[in-house]
Amino acid sequence: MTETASRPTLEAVAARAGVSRATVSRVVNGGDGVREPLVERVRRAVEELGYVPNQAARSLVTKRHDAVAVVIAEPETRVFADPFFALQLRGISKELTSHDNQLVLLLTEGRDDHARVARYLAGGHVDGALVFSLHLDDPLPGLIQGAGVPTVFGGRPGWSDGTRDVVYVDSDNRGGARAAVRLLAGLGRTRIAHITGPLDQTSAADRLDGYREVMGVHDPRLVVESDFTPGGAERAMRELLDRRPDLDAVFAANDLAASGALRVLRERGRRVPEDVAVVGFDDMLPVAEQSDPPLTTVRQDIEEMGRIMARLLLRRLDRSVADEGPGGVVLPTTLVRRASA
Amino acid sequence: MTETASRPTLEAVAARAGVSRATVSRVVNGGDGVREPLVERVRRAVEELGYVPNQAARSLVTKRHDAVAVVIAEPETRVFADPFFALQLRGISKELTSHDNQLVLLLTEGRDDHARVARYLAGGHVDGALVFSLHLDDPLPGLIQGAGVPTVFGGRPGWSDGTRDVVYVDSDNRGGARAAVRLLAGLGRTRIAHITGPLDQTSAADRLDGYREVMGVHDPRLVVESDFTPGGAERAMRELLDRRPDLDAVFAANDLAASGALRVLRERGRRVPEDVAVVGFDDMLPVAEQSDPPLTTVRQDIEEMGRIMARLLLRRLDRSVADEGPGGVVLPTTLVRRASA
DNA sequence: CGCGGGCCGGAGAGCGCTCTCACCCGGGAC
DNA sequence: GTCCCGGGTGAGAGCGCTCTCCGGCCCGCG
Repeated sequence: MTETASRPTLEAVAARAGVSRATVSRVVNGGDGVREPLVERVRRAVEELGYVPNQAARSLVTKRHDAVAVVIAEPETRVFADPFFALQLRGISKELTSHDNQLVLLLTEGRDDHARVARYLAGGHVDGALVFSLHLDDPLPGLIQGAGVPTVFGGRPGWSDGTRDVVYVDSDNRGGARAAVRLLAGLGRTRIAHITGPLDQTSAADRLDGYREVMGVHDPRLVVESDFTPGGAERAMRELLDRRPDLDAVFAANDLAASGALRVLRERGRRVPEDVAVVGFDDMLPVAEQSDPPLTTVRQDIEEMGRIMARLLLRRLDRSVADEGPGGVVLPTTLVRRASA
Repeated sequence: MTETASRPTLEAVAARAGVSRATVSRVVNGGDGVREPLVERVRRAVEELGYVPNQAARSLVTKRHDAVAVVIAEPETRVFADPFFALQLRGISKELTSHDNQLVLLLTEGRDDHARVARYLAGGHVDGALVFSLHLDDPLPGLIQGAGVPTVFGGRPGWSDGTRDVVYVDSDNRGGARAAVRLLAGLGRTRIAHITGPLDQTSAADRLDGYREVMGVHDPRLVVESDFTPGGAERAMRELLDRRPDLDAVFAANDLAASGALRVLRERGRRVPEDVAVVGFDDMLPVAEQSDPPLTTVRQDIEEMGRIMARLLLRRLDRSVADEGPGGVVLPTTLVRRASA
């Protein structure tokens, strides 16, 4: 018996179970329409031989890959400084895994990679794509749409021509910002400053919008554009204090920025929250809980966001027809009260 | 001309170029042994039709997938709190991309997933695997070895039965720790404490070993086991101060822990570095640079580590025979002087 | 008791590619 | 001029699987 070391094929299982390839295939793929005793016999043969279907052969005929690409455009190193993508990935991974799909990770580093990614997606190696592209001017989403692969975006894509037939999942950035500013206003604060994120990202722009909606007409000196980093926020905070030394609250566009603001406030001798109340955004635990004082912030469930993106995509892939069409899913945020406001 | 929407095949290209499938195949795969004019004609046909090879069909015959799995065992949420894996992934991704390999990400969540991962790898869907498993008792590495897939480990696997035929890439944790402690000793500090990481991880254990090698015989009260988190380090630091109020230096097993220690030292009125000098490990920039005072620390190039892992694996996959056998690659660390020591 | 229908299982044709092998043709040696 | 050699090219056989038919068997009904 010259068993080769190579993996057993359907044929081998069929021979061992004394049935045809077709029957084994049926059993392996759910076993519908095969009588119980045969199912049992095939199952045992599969077990004994340690048979694992050859995905390549299967894909060749089904044109399905049970694989989804996750594209993370990473123009700046920053995106990796916070665990944002890690959490999304986790959510995505869980959802894909539970539906027996593989996750193919595509990290892009500047324009050169765009063509590569587009070609890969157009090449039909995966059934769909989950795309993170945070910047207004990013050509990647367009390229990907062109590739004709079912796609779900993470975060609202910032296209000037409106959200064309696009499916996306986003946090309720605007609503969260409104809640944050309302809290501060409710505490009697009237000179509420805002340290924004990079405004070419829709999340930052939406948070600013939320701030403005609650503030109504306000001193433009209360708003400084920053970049989601502690360092940037420190500079922004200093500028705010110079412009309006009487400010009594700060809404920072994310927790990292809030931590930078906190540092400057401490350095300038302002007490938090007595003199200046501070609210962040994200509820990034290591930052928000460990900061001094612990941060009041707007929580968004990032892992859940990833999970929902994956679920949405899988659903689109499943039903061959009758898509419920484009549209966005906006996930609610919740305000978490701690000591800073 | 009823062009279907489906993607063009080799056959179609061959027809258009007026050659056989075999010739097109040759051209697509490098074009050796095909005369120039024909190469040109085929190239043009490929271009015009937008032909992209079907990877499934190719894999079916070559038994190669040009895909590598990255397995990240994630028993704790902690691993995602720091950008460690993100950086490794980036390095890996760059290296794989430049060799036209895909990255299949497998995140595991507890024991249940182990079998799934093992089955996937054994299923021959990928050519090799890059595995991160940090814990001493983790059965995953064993399972993966059993799957018979070429594998490179990230970090020295902690097996009691010695490092059997295993290829791994690791930082010089022990050497880095030695350098850190020597620096402190060189500053005249004699009561140098150590806040360890979780000692079931080889990196933490190796750092402790390095500390011990330089310290020689020392007060065991100077060492407290912790968990790589700021919170854990705060508790550890308090305990150290209670045990040995006269300590004059702290070597923390990573930067996150150092930042926790710093906070407690400040709270207890110790000046850094005057009263207590502090050294961290990792040189995780947002933490190390932003901390107050900026952290003196041991740098390890995590992205490079990922790149080297990938390179090692690809090299093993390439040469069919004549592996240079098992063994570890240990990457050097460098001491970065800032203000805290 | 005979016939029709339904269900189960098998045969076989590909999916798109690679790779071996055989063939063809031109050029050099005899 | 014939033979041989070798580089280029084409023909064709699969790789391992799915899926459509099709045939056979059994059951129910007339």
